[in-house]
Amino acid sequence: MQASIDPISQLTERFADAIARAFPQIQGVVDPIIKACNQPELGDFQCNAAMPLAKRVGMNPREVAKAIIAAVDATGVCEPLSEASIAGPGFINIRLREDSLVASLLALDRPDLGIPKAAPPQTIVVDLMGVNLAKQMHVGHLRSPIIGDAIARTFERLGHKVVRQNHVGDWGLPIAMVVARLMKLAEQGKADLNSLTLDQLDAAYKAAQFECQRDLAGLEAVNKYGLGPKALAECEAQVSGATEAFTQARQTLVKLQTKDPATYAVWEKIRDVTMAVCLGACKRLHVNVTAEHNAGESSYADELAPMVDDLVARGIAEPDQGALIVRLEAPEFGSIKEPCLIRKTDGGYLYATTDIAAIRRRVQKFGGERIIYCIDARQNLHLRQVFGASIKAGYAIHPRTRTPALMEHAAFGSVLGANGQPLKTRSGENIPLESLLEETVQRAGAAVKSRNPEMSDDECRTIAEAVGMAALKYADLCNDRVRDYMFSFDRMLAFEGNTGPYLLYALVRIKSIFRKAAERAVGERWKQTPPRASEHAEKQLALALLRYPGTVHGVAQALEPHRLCQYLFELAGAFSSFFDRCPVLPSEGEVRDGRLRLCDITARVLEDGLHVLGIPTLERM
RNA sequence: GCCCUCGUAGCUCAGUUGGAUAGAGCAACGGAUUUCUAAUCCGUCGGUCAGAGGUUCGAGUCCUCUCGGGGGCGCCA
Repeated sequence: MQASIDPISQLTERFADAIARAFPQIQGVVDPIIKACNQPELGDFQCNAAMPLAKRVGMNPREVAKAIIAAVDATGVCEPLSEASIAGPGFINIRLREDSLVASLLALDRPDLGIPKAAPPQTIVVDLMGVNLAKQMHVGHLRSPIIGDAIARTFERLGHKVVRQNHVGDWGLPIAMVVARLMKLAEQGKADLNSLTLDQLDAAYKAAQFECQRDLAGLEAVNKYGLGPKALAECEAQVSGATEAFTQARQTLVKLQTKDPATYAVWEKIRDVTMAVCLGACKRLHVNVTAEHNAGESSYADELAPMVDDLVARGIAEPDQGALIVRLEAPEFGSIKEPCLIRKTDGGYLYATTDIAAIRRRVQKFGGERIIYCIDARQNLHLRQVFGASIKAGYAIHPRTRTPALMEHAAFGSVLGANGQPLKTRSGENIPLESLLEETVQRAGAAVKSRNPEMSDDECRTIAEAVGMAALKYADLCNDRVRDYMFSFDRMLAFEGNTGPYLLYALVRIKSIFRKAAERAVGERWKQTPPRASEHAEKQLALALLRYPGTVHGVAQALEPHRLCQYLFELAGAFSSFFDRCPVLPSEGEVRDGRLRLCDITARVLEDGLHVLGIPTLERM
């Protein structure tokens, strides 16, 4: 029944049968290689199987194509094939029958839009955010949740069980340094722990980093080059001060680990302030990440020591120069030369240790069959090490399937400014997320207002918010995620072109048709009328609609949301051409109703697709 | 030094896993609106797919090398 929706699978079935009949000597099923025709004048689809087949059977490819055509049962699917259908070295051009196209559209026109629930559903864990406590959010935090949430939504749409994970950097010495500093400031009356803002925390974080930074290199230089007693004294004072702050931070870390009430309370405040900002940003971005997805490093802290003991006991980890490492040279662990370091000489654990514990939890406890890391491309080596170590440790072996979970790094590049350098303010600072979102919405508001001068401020604000977020997210999602992408307000909010607003606009125009239809009392007979696919623009729109299920599956397989963006842009383009060429409401009878039906399916696919991407939609703009 | 990644039109990017004459958007130019939102549509212009070999009926796509950009490489996270 699924085959009846998608012309490609329908044709694949018919042509595979034909090949089997025409060439019984060939073992197994031959893929007929059915593709959409890149030139609509030639046909709707093409079969490219004749060329590779010719080699296997030792025949001229055009003769092979002839034999396929003779054997294919085209009944009810495509127009009759003849020698004229064969082109070039052996391409077979296929033109769909109109009634078959309409039948496919009717099959697509269900609540699930041709995407039934996966059976059986998989459990898929998506790591889609990793903010750090006491650090202001900036542009660099944008891509992971936007892309990760789109991937997570894709799997949910396909009926899989998705577990989102926000791997918060909320533990370790850096955090202890902030806690120590804040406690000291509070003691001196220079900070009120009950009214902390993230800006204050960010400042404290930077100050603490600076304070604990021992200038040992400077001291060495002073001694080596004999720069004099004054320089020596300054350097020694700096180092001794830093050492004191450092020591204090270490003591604070110990207190944190033992959950000393006063220390832990300060840590909780820092966590609450940071998370409130983080989750607020997610909400505004229409990213489905809430407190329940929080899986901070602190939540693994107690698991690390026993886990490492286990690894040592089983010989997975081995000592090396005082530290503890896991070797990964074997092909089954990734053929990685650099070993994975899991315990420092001083006994401390590293982020790889926590990440291995995370995989163990995600596979063993959550039952994850597929673990997806939507993280910066720079973390590639680290993740490959962690994946390899988890496999070696057995932690990645799924308890039910007894095979390793599929662990993937959905890497993404940096956000660049117009100069091709990572996006920064003029003074070289990271751009705060808040101001980025504000400017986007403000610019969107100006665009909305200029088009609709009489619109109320209230409605304008609501629309600007949605248009802004759509523009921002679409701009990020529409490019191949692994590449760096160039950020530009002007381009993402452009009045024309491949943008979020363009897609929203296409949808709004369809909504408007139905509003007008209601005003003109058109009635609902169109719901029982088959969609039209006669005129060129109608047919192209119909063909575009039928590609939807395959596109969503492709996104899930490759973890590439930009395929859905590309598709939706083409769908919106097909609709815009249709809108231009085929008047809906001014038409009458079956034509009007068939076009209304086509509009309805288009609106639902557009809306569904945008929802899968996590982009908000509008009724008017 | 080793590893990862990218290189396609003036600019920003696609290219459905090897198929026909490589496509969009922007920019430039020319058209289209008494009709459902012109944030639109139609057309023109624009290419040594970084370069060189190789694999084969066929390469932007696969393999090798070179050049160039970005990133990473055990005691930070």
